[in-house]
Amino acid sequence: MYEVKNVTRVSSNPFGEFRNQCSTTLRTLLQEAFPDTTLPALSLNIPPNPEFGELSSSICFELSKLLKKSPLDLAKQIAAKAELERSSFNLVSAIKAEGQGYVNFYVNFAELARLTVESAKALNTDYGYVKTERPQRIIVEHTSANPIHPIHIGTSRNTVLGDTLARVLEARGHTVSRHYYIDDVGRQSAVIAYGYNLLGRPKPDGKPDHYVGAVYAITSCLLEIRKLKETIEKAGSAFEETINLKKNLDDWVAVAAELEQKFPKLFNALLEKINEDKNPELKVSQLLREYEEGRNEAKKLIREFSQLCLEGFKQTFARAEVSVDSWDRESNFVWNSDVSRTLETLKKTPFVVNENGVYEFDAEKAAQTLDLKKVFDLKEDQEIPSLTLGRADGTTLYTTRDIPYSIWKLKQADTVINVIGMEQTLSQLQLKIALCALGHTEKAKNLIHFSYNLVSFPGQRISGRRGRYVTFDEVIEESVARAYEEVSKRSPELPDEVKRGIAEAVGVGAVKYALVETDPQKRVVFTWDKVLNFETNSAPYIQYSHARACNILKKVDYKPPNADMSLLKDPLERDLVLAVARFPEIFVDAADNLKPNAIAEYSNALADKFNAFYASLPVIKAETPELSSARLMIVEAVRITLRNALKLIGIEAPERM
RNA sequence: GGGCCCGUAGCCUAGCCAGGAUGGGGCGUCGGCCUCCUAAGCCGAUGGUCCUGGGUUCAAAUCCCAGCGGGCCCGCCA
Repeated sequence: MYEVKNVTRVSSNPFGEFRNQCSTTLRTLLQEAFPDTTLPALSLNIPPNPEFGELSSSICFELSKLLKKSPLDLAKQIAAKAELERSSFNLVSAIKAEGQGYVNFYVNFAELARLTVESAKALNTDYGYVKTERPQRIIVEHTSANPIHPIHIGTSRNTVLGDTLARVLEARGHTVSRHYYIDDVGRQSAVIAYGYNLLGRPKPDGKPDHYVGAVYAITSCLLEIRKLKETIEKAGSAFEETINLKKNLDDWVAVAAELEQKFPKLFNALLEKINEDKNPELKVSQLLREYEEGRNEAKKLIREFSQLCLEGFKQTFARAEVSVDSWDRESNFVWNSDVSRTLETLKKTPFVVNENGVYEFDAEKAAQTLDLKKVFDLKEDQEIPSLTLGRADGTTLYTTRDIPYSIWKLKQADTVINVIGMEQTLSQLQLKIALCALGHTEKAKNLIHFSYNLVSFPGQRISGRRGRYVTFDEVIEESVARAYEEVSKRSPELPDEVKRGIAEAVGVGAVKYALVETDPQKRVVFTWDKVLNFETNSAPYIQYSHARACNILKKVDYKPPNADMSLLKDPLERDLVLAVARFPEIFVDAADNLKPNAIAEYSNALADKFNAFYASLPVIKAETPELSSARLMIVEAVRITLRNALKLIGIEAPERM
């Protein structure tokens, strides 16, 4: 990574160089001072205040127990020897014992600044993207929304998280393949195929996935009402459970009213057709069975509409600049008998029992027998619910189909990351245990469920079945429209085409940023305010900072000067350069620990520091030409870093706004 | 009933995995800053029982235990 006693001109990780120099120095000093002591692990932290230097060690607090001396005395003992060691490291300017016993390392700022700006300049589009020493083949499966309604704002969190993860891992040097699992086999597909067929398989008006979503919600709602009415009739009025059923029915009737208002023509057409049908439920199960069997009629029908929906998804992805390398059809795994073979093999294990004609996978027994609770970090006394493997009519179930699909993915990759909502935590666990039961324990360890929390609305829950959702498309549309207004206000002189281009980048960026900025484990409550935030802590804010940097460089027709970085004295300059220098460390942490939000957090913090710098220190009209040159170097490094950071979230950095 | 996740100012949020010095931001509110590189900006003020109670530790927002509150899951749905 770096060479001791040599001055590196370019580093993929400038702050990391400093960190290495500090820890090497510290280790040497400790070994010299306490040759007989086994040293605890060293870690260097960023102190709370620049007064205490740029890195700090609290090792003396631990040593004080072993050596029976006060931490401060130990720290002083170390610092006293420091002067000798330090001279061989160009980035360390001072080592001091401070506070109650901290050893603080002060950076040679001019050297670090020079290394940082030159590295950013030299590595340019690659600055910050520190390559891993152990590159892997990684599959990131994300979105995988059922092709039955448009991608709504809830699912879009999955899309943005998955896409960011893929970008980050790729930048880290892994070979990443983005997969989309098309769940076209389930009951939901049969429901909509049924409705679509009743309508005479029309060409959709408008965006195809939006049309499919309407047909699905209406069909599903009408079937639900029909089923509930029949159940209530059969149960008679005497039973208490009819109270719940009636409540449920009322709920669906309300949904029907909503849907009728939104799609009057479609609603009434479907209502009429479904009423003519003696037994819609039977038709739906028939369709489902025939599709799994691979009958031509059913195949043609279901593939036709699901393809329609996917075309809509592809349009959305194109606009959001999300790419997919492999579209995997679930039905293929049924038709090529992978699913049935897997099921047969699983049945031969001692963990599958037949209960009332259906096969159950006893995940608890498997986990105990194979000693898997430690492997998957579960409590020993935690009982894992069993998994039903198939329907009584012989058709398959989702998690069962996911087993051969997972094996297929794991064959092609060292690590498979499934971006799936946290509500599927249990089934993802059952899936992994099933893989182990099939003898794929090592593979199963490479399967990561990257879970994230739901997006909710202040009032009601998002529901595809009820047609209650705000689509990703309309959120982007609204955001872009708002950005266009804003650009027109600020830069009216620009040609309309340019304005539209900027608005697109800003509008789409704002939405993506809002979805990725929060810790995936936390719930996001959707509000237009949050998504359309164009101020501090938003993509537009970061983009704006980038545009300002570009503007300065453009004004002076920037050519990289050979600047004297020792002229930089202002704390604002220090903070800014240090932030740029730390980007590679932030990136590595985000990549290796799968923390997409860390990139968003960092981008905003860097923009903050740049804006503070921008507001109080003139660059072009700095006090001297030499200082101006040095500041220009910083501006260029910031421009590169902001652009590279945004790129990881899939957000464009326009040169003007 | 059991399991998983979350709980940090009026609201949103970082830090928690790998414990360290006065807990960072943002929104809001109040007050300032455009003859000077884009005010989508900057500066200042305001606001905190880090859910509660124990424990471990020289040191706890961070680790452990027990509660409380909210969400999700435990389906022949996905």
